[in-house]
Order: sequence, then C-alpha cells, then structure tokens
Amino acid sequence: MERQILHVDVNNAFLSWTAIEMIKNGSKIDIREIPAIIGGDETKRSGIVLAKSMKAKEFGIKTAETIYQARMKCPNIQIFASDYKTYKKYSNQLYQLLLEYTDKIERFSIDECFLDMTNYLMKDTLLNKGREINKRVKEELGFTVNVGVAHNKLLAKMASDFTKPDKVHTLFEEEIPKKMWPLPISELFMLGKKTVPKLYNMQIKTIGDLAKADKKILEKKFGKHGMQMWEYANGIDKTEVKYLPEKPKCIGNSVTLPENISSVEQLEEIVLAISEQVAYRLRKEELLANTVNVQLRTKDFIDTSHQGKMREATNSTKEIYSKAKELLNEMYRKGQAIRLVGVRVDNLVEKEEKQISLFEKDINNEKQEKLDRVIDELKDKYGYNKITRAGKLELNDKIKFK
DNA sequence: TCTGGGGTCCTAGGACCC
DNA sequence: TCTGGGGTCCTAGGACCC
Repeated sequence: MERQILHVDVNNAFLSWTAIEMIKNGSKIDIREIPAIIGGDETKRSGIVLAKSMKAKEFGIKTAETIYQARMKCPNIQIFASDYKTYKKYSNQLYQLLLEYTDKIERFSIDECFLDMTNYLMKDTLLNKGREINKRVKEELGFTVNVGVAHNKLLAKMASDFTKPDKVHTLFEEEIPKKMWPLPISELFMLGKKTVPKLYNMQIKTIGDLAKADKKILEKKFGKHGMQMWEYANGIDKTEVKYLPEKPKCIGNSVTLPENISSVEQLEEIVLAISEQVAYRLRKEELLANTVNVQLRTKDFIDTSHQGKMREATNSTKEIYSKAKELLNEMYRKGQAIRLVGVRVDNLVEKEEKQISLFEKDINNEKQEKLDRVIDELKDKYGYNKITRAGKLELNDKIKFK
C-alpha cells in the first residue's frame, strides 16, 4: 500500500526560537529581521555558526562555518548564544501539535519530524494536511515550518528542503524528473563533502546523472553507500517512520578545552568528569555498557580513539572511569597538546533487575552502586554541576555540562 | 583564521580458530 | 621453501546527519 508521509522542518530553528523567546521576554527587536546568527562561544574555542537569519544568509553566511568567517562577510552581524532548554520547549510544543494528526511521529532531530499519515487519511488529501499543519504552527506557535509531502521519507525530506521558508512542497514519484533530478548531487540526502567530488570526477553532477548511472559501478566503488545513493536518486526508500521511542545505541560526551592541555594528570581529571556525566546518563536510561571509548583531538585537529571491552556490562562511574583512564594512558603520547577529550560508551544492553543470591553478593559493588544512586539523586535535586565526587576539580569550573 | 557536540552506520584490517 | 581458506570478533577510523 502506498504510504502517506509528511516531513516537518522548522525554518532556522535555533534562530527563530531564540527570536520568539526574546520577544516574549520584552525584546523590541525580532532577530529574524536583521543579520543575526546563533553561535557558539569563541572564548571557549567553539565559535561556529549554529543557525542564521535570512538576512545573514544574504551575506553568504553558512551554518557550521566559524563566527570569524561570518564576521568577515558581515561585520555588523549580531551574535546570540544558544539555549537548548528553550529549544527543547518549542520542539515539544511542535510535537504536541503534530500529535493531533497522528501518533506515528518520528522525532528525527530537535527540529524535524516525520509523520506517517497512511492510516489517518480518509477524504482529505495529504497535501491539505500539510498545508493545515504549516498554517497552524505559524498561527499557534509563532514560528514557521516547511512541510514535505510524499510517499516515502526520503522524498518528503527532499521536498521540505526545496524553497524556504514557510512553504509546503510535494514530491510524488511522477514529479521526481522535474523537481529532483535537475538538482546538484550535493543536495541529495547523505551525499556529503567527501563523496560529491568523487562523483564529479565520474561526470556525475546532478541527481538525475546519479539516477541514470550504473548501479553496479556505484556499488563497486562505494559499497553499500553506493547502492543507497543510487536508490535515493531514484526516489526509492523503504524505511519506516520510527515512531516508537528507541534506546540509544551509544552515549557520549566530549569537551573542547579552553586551552590545549599536555599534562596526563590534567587529562585524567577531565576524563573523570566526563566519565561521571556519561555514567549518569547511562543510569538514567537504565542501560549497561559493554565498551568504553576515549577520543582525543590534538591541537592540529588529528583525532584518535581507543576502545576496550568491560569484563561485564556496567553502569558504574568507577568502572567506566577506570577503563577510560586505562585507554587514555594507552594512547596519549607525552608532550601532545590536546584540544578535545571525549568519553563514550557503546554496545549497550538493557539492565535487568538481577536477583543476586546472598552468597554471590559483592559488598564492594553494592556500596559503589549505592554511592552512584545517592549522587544521582543529589544531581537530580540540585542540578548537575553542583555535585561532583571529585571535590578538587578546579576544571569543573571550566567544563560545564548542560 | 578557526574549525561544536550529539549521534548512527559502515569498512578495512588484524587476531584467532578450525 | 612455501606456506589454504573460511568464519567470527574486535578495533580504529571515517562519512554523514542535525
């Protein structure tokens, strides 16, 4: 049966949401109407553009470039900090509104949703529903969205990316040659900056070129990805809207340090702070980790990582830190100037409440679990950064978690 | 000049086993 | 001196997304 899919994408999400929050708090200016960006913090060496206004776009400012570059293009650019709490609030408002249409909603990111409307449409058309959602969000929530209307997720997503803002576009199968094939391959979902030049060398420049290219050759050159890009170019996508909440497959945190660090003792302290955060999140998800991964980025932007398996799946801060520390020492070369440190847990499994017999009870483990639990409760009550077991950590002032 | 942080998925190569 | 092949598991790194 033909599926009925919508893709809802908030226009300039972080910037629009910041704008309406500012107005709500009494601001006289609407930053959507001036050259403005949402940016990271340059003093923390995370100065990149997270979102831009239409006016900023006119100056050629692009998402993910540095604030420095943005300022070069537009010296009067206004820069605002991001605020994930506010973004989460508006994201939830959007989700609640969309729930009135279907409960088959996949939250693809904080500002994008897929809706499977297949079983919810009787006499109305999918396009009309798309238009209604577009109008209601604007009127009731105060920001605009693009809506893509199609029969699978890929085409809906491509459609919502056509002209912006505040638009509803269809991309049905018969429209593919006219609406999608003339576009450059860089516009195709999942074709990034590494693959595009390789295709260019093969004289494949538009999505249409790719659609007509030899599937076998693509597969030989790009493996699974080659097969997928050919299917996408032809508008083929059989994946379902994943509306049921899923457990994460990995949990990780990383920090760009305010200054490069070349002392392994200091790096260990940072690894401890991050391990605590990761283990805390792991316990919140009621998962156990089988693998720990440590990532380092040097001042020259060289990334390395090491991973190691745990003897037994765990969510204990102590055990995760112990493994992470081991991995750090294994990979860190004396004198290296480190810019970023990350800790991640992988191969996660559901935590089952196992009944351990009195004889098997490991007293040390029990104590450790209890300590983790007490600290978690304090964190929940007083806020994450207030509580740390590493009392001496001055670095905690430098590294703040959300 | 300066280059985030959170993820998912894939691949190549090595170790090890029969 | 010449030296299999198939399978599994693990790790490091990379590509891509928002």
